[in-house]
Amino acid sequence: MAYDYSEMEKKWQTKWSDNELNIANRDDSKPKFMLIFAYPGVTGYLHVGHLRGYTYTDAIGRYKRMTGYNVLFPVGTHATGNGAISLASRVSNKDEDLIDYLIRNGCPEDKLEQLKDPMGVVNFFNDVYVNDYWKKFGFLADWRRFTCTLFPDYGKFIQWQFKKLKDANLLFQKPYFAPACPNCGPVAVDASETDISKGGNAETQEYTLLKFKCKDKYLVAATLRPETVYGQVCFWVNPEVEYKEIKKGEETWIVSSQAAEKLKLQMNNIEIVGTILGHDMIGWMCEAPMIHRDIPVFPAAFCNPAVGTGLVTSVPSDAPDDWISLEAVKKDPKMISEYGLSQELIDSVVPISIISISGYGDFPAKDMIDKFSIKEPGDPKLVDAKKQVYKDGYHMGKMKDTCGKFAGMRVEEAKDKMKDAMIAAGEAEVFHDLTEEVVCRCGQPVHIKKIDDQWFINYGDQELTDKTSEHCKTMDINPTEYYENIHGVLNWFRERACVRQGNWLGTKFPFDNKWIIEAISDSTLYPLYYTISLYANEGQIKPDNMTEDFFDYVVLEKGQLSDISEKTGINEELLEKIRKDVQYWYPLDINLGGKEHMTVHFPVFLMNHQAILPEKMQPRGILVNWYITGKKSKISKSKGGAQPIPGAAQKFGVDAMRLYYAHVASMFVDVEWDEDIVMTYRQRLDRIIGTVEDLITSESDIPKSDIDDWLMSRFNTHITEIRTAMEKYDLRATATVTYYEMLNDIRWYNRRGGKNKETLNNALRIWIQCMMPVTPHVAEELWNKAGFENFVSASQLPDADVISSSAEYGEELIREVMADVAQIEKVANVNAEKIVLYTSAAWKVNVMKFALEMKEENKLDIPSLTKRCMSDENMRKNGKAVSEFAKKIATEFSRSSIEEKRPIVDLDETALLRSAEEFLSSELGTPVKVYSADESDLYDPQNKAKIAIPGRPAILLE
RNA sequence: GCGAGGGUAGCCAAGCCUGGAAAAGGCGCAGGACUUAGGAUCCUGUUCUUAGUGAUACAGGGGUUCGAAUCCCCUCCCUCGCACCA
Repeated sequence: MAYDYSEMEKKWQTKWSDNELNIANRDDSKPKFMLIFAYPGVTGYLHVGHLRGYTYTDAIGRYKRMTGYNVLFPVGTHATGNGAISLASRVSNKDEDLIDYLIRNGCPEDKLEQLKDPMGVVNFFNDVYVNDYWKKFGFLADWRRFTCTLFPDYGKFIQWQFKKLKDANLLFQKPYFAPACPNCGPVAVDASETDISKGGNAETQEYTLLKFKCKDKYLVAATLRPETVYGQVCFWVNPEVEYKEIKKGEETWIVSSQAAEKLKLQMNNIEIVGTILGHDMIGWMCEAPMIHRDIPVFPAAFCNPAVGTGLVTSVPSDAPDDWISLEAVKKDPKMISEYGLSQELIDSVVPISIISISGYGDFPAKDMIDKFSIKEPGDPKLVDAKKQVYKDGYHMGKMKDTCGKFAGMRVEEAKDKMKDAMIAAGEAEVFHDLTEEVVCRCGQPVHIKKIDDQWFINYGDQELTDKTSEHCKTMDINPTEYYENIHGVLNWFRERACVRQGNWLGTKFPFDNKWIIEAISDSTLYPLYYTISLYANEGQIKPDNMTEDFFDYVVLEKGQLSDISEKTGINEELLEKIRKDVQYWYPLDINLGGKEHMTVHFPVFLMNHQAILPEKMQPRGILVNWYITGKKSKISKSKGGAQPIPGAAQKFGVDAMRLYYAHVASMFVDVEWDEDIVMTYRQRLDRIIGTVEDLITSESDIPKSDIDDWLMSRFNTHITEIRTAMEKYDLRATATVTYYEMLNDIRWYNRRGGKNKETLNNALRIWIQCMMPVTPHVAEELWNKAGFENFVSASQLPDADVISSSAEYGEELIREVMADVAQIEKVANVNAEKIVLYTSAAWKVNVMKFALEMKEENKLDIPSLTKRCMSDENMRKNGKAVSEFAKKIATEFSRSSIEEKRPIVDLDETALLRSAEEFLSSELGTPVKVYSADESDLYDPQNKAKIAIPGRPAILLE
């Protein structure tokens, strides 16, 4: 049967909302539970993968409601940055790809006009996220509290946060190197090319400037690999290029003219004083830094004056360009004829092996030249060859014995050490450059400019790190691997630039308006703001009211009420209300986020809380969820590889998707998105709905019997299982119990002829409640159909009632008997016309009883049990059989728990199986007769009765 | 390389922290039932062997233990992160 899920969803979402189930208000009579998912960046349409974590959050929130908590689940969005600006500008420019993407995801054409404005973009997607995703997925979030990082009131909160950071001495300034246009100032270099017209993929690289003394001047080379200086054998100059001589303090440097311009931006007192042709420098000898050897200057055409300084030190062992150029130079007759160099000098230049990399020989550069079959300088394949050698060298390389005191170090470590050593010795300086040409929108070239007064947050602060680390030990952080690992992450975290300039949306830095707080720094303390945003959204407080005093009072409880009221213009009553709200809801119980947050968001979230808020407001839990990945890793939001979320919801039904997320795998593994799998969850829901509907409409009602006890016991066991699983937020285990085990139990109950109205009603009630967190719409629909009161979403899950292990065990036994019969029929290939079951002789039960008693006293072993049995006169008659059996039981019982074995002993197997004779006969399609082995006149032609043991009736097929 | 996670049946995936029964559940596959307005449903089976038994598995190797998928060591393979990007 096909159900109209989307109608069901709409119906209940409306009713929940009409009845304000999602609203969370302070209620001092109830314990609170506050949870969020890390809000998403407003960067376009989301995909089905994102809903995984969001769904967990809602499901956990719903479970918490059902177990007595007053739950606050607020949502918001993060729009700081230039994403919206860029999207708007692309819409304005009628970027076809983008417009196509928008339309395909359901953007109405008449909205495109709105999207030409950045804030229009933000508002548009805020609306999409809330209304098309979260509400449609049935989330019970308190929408009144929705906030976005670009809302003015949010900005006031962030400014307050930064004031507190400053008070805590965690803000400081130091120089920083940023891309800038000479006309427009700092610009954002990113792939969307918002500020720039060319070079969006450029990255900032740190070069080390190496100074080669040459009489009274310095040749200055820029290198990315200062660790290779021990391999320097010559120096490259492009003979065709005209270089500049610049005055840098007392020194005279030679660099390309482009480099001279860039250096002016990054260093003080740079002045161009002259020019010199590359050709004229060939044959010079210069002193290489660190190794202090004189090396010759050779010509090389690959020296690009636009890259670095246009001068290059040559390390042929590890630089493919150098290797191939050196080979070329050695064969070039012009070296002697034109430059007048001696053959001896040329021959003396040989590569020095300096770095060992596993998988490479002495000269990694040579290996790559061969691998890429590069024959001459200028081969375009050199770019890749270089990349490969650099990467492998950096990550896997070790310095060889030729590298002086750096021998044996990993390259990663040696790199900084050697750079620092040369800087300290005055032989090197740092220089920043972009990896490719970047041009500003205004047409000017963009270069790296030194910013002297960049602000940082000092996450490296040891005291803060230690405090945070210590607090983490008390937190509920899942998975446990992350709980253990977070200390390392916190330690690794250093200072971080927290403001930027240029074309960015965000909150102004409170201490200097020219700065805008950057995107990570303004989203660390924000969960706290959800306790306040309500009042701003409702207009009860205005951004102007939200001063430092205001937040100090409501959050930190600083100041006198009357005084603060006067200063902020907020009446005392409201101030108190807000303060109490904040104190009631905070701390945050769960912050749930994708695994990408483990190294950035979560640490700063924790550290900001620690830096600003008192101990009682520190977060209590972090939950990390892994991803839904694309089949060929292509469900990224920008590529449009995935189906839009509303389409998927329509196709599968929201609850089927929620169940899929909850059950397909643990939270802590990546899952490949597979529509067929989602469909199987839809079918499972169909089946459950069908089953429940049948039960509801069924007219029959027969008196209770053992099977009713069994069903109630099972369901109470399941309640316990679910409560235990949810302690760890294990939705998967919860879903297995609810959607598989409980359904199976209902089926078995039916099969066993159970039809008692009251039992079924009780069971249904529990079952539907268990469904509520994961599949709320279906649960609500069934709850309603079953005639239960109010909403299941507002109901309370009962505590587990009576659990009868003997009732549960009895049914297990019946199932085992059926399985055994089937097994024998199959193996023996017989079609029985008559089945006889023999239950164990009573003395065997007694042996087990003894064993159990002895186990309880912790005295169980083979000799004692045997002795104990032999002290019983009746048993002694059976001497040999008893001792053998006792031996077996002693071993078996010592390996299992008392709880496991007790039902075997307690159960009256004969009575149970007799009562099931009719059932077994009909199920097996063969008449079944039950005897006890102790009966005197039993039918036992094959002498089977004696092999029966408790828990394992003997079986005869005829 | 450093850091983290992982390698369980045809596939996905529990179990591993807290060692104690071929190993949940799902998918797929096979047989049967019921039906063919369905991406159906129900039952049974799905390592080998076998009157319900027994044997053997948890990347590979070694160790601890009465007993290991689970704890320890080594090796191989896979995935992710390595920063200013949210």
